[in-house]
Amino acid sequence: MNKNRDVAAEEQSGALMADVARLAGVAISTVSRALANPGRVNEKTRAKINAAAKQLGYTPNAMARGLRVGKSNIIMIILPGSLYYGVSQIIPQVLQSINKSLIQGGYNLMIANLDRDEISERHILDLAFGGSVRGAIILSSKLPEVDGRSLASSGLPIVSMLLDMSDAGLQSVVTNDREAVRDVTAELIRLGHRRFFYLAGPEGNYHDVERYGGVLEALEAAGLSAESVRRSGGRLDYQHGFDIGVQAADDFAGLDEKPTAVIATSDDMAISFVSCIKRAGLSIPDDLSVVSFDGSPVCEFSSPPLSTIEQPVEEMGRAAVDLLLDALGQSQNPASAPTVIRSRLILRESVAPPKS
Amino acid sequence: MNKNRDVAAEEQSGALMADVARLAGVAISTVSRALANPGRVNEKTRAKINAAAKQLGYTPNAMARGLRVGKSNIIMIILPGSLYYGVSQIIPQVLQSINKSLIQGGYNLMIANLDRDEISERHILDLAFGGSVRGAIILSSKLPEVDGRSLASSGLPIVSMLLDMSDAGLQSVVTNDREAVRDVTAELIRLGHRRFFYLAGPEGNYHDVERYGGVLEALEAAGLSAESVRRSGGRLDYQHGFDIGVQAADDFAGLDEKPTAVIATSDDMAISFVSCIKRAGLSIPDDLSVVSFDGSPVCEFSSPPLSTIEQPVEEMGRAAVDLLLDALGQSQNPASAPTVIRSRLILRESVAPPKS
DNA sequence: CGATTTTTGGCAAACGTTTGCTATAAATCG
DNA sequence: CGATTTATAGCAAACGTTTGCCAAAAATCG
Repeated sequence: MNKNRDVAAEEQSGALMADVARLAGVAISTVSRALANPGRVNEKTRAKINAAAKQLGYTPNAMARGLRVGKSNIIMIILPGSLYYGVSQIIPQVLQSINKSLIQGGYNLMIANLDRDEISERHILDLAFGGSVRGAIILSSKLPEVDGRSLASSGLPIVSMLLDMSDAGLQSVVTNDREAVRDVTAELIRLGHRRFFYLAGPEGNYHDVERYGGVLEALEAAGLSAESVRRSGGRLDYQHGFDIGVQAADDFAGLDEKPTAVIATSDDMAISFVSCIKRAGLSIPDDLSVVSFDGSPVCEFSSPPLSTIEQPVEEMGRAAVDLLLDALGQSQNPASAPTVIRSRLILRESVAPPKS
Repeated sequence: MNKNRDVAAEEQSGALMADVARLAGVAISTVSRALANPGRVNEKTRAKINAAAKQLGYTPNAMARGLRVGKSNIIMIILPGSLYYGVSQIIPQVLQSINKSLIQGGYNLMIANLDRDEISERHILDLAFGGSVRGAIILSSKLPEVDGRSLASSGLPIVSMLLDMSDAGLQSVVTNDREAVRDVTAELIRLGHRRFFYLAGPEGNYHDVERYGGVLEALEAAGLSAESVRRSGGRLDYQHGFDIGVQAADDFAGLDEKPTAVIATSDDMAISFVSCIKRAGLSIPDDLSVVSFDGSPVCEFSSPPLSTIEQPVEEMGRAAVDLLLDALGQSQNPASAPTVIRSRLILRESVAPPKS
């Protein structure tokens, strides 16, 4: 009883491999091999060691292992500045999906946030160059570069998620932004809509280029001119989606020929736009159909329920981790074509044929 | 030029302290001291070393340092299962606030998600017992415990955020759930409301206990009986807020004496409840005032704009990190009274005096 | 200017685990 | 049963950094 008390106290204070070795009556290296390379140790010896390790609650010291092996067991995720937007659950979904997959692969997830300042860039470069992380998943088009150190040249395996960065040499997992928006625009055209209002993200931003490109493709395929669509926005980033939507409602009010359908490139824009438009006396979808992008859960409870393109975040997260773990196992991986996982259009009451 | 090319190539491949020492013409230990204990090294020598380190783009290996010093520079955040809810931005806000503060203190943030399974509990315990992390911020009432290892007995400094876990010996940073709900209930009473409908989180959950307690306190202070409030919910967790709200709308329909004010304990519940109630023909706030908890940004764009109690997440995150860093500098810190940071009521159009 | 005190650089060992290599034991072959 | 092959345990060194200690140089004191 007293003896158990002593052992229990020892358990709680971080037993070393040396302690396991002593208890099992073998060398430290044999313990290491029994745990990491069981085929190299006799079954009887292994049983002794496993019992001792369990009794002591032995937990390997990852820093020691990482130092000796020369490889960390940490992956960093490089996030794009603000982690929170209006209603979007994309970042939490990304984190949850990636974390879960990494743990299954034996890795840990560390947060590296890429603000627009040197401190955050340096933080990321320290992690990369100091050997603290083994790879990265990046959700930003910018690769940190400060004081002659650049992430691109660090040799760290990197996978881009949400943005196609194949041109920059990164393997990428994306959704079919262009195609999804093209298809929903085609659906609006099929319903009879001929004039569109596009709520834009930042000009030149990957997502905006793809999504607006989808609109233009659908117009062309239907024999409509690019003049059929009016743009609002283009200056603010997606994290200011509510503001973009409010400004868009203003812009809409000033249009002579009113569009009958709105294509918002994020749920936030659509939600605030709809709120303002309804206050101005218009009715959705009677006067104006609205569709948006992201697939935030709250769209179902909007007034009226909002049609939206839902991004396959969980699946993309899993695919990004798979790509990264593959890259960790190989020396050099030229970026192949991006892995594309399709978004899904959820049609709800915000979309209807135009009145006239 | 060619010489610069060689040095540049060497820069990109992770220079060691030994390389800096060689270039500066000093011992490795002198480099270590110059960088970490500058007062111990002559200024002239220090300048040579700093120049060499800069030229080589030297980045310290944190695993080596952690192993030698016996202390990691990583803090884990223990999150409560699902990272995403309906409209809540609490988790991303928590992560952003804590990450920023930790980096300023020289620490890195690692994600540890506490699902309801052994895998995630074991993951957390491995991090704690293996020396991989130096401390933890926890957003869950449950402390991991598997195979004779428990987080509570690991000796790891832990700070609880959002939940008061002082009784379990953890320093805690919380908001004034009870008081905030009491005050908003008092405001509804002041407006003339006498019958209330409370949309509850999981029975016995810390937040629900506090928030419902606040309602009861306000009723008592106004001389109203506890019968003045009807509860809906109590079985589902907050991450199922939309479902709770939908069910509550059903429950509401079955009430003989209709309450005139709804106190929802999360924005999600309020949003879905309002959506369903409006479909049933009722009008907000004409027939029913609604107030909720969390302060999600989208409440401003709801129909009508939703009154909500906004949690001070950023400030709580900073306070949690401060408490934790303090705890890291001291050996034993009995939990004092929790740090309480006040929430803020944002009154919008969803609240008005009752009709009769 | 010699004695004493302070500053400074470097050696060597530490941290906890892994792995190449060798010696010995065990298994297999002829 | 001796010769050969295979399996296994253990020694020792490695990983990159830090820090105690000591010797020598520099600074200060009387």
